[in-house]
Amino acid sequence: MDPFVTSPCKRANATGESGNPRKRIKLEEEDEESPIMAEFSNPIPWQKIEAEELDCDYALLFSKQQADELFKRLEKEVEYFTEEETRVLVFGKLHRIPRKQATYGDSGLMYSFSGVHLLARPWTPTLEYIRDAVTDATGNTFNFVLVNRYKDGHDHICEHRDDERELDPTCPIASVSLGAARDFMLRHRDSRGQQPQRRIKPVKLLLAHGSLLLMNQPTNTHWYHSVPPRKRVLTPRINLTFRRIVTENVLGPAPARARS
DNA sequence: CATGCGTCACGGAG
DNA sequence: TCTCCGTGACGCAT
Repeated sequence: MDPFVTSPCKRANATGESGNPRKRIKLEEEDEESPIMAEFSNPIPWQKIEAEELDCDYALLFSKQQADELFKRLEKEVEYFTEEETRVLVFGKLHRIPRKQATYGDSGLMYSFSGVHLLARPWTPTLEYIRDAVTDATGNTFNFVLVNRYKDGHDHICEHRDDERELDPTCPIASVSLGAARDFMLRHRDSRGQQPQRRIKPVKLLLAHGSLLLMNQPTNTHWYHSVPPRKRVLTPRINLTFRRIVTENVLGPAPARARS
């Protein structure tokens, strides 16, 4: 059933380079005899991306073969919202979003987009697998994922920040890319508009098949990001953004909300 | 209850 | 083909 016999962390890294020392696998309750330390023997080579108030980590999490298989499975498994469910109002006009979206997560979590609240579906096996791979690689746990599918280079997402109101500020947003490589643009909020208050160069990244991008604090507070149209891209990309939604509720598991 | 803030995608210009 | 800019009704926080 599970073709991934070794951890994705180990499989994606044949070089044996040392990784980011900040990224540590959390040792949870483990058998004394468990060979968990094997997981540390081949850490991911992280690439640090830094600018003013920007702090990201980028790495190839999955091998090409693994990423191909995961993409194929997600294409079968993921159930996207309908066009009607994700329609947004922009400057007085209703628009279809130029991509498809789905949300999965722990029971009861909600996704809000332009005022519409939609319940996250329960995790699928493939999404759980990828979620756990990201946890192994980063030491962070996640209770929610937003899936964006860009069918080709015409599909895109406009500049925005992820809504932080219900995100755990101690947990980075983890973005896994599968399928076509797409440019990812970051712009500082003070460098936007007609009369920018500051001159800060935009940061452009190419998000590869099987890659993982971590957006650490305070990046998302100060920087907008987008996946702009790329007319020459002819094949689909699936992006998974894993988050930790704060569910602190003394009275029990009432619905919490995720926003994007 | 009132007020203010931030948002989302398209289409046209250069 | 890419990038920048102008376009506002609405949800939500205070």
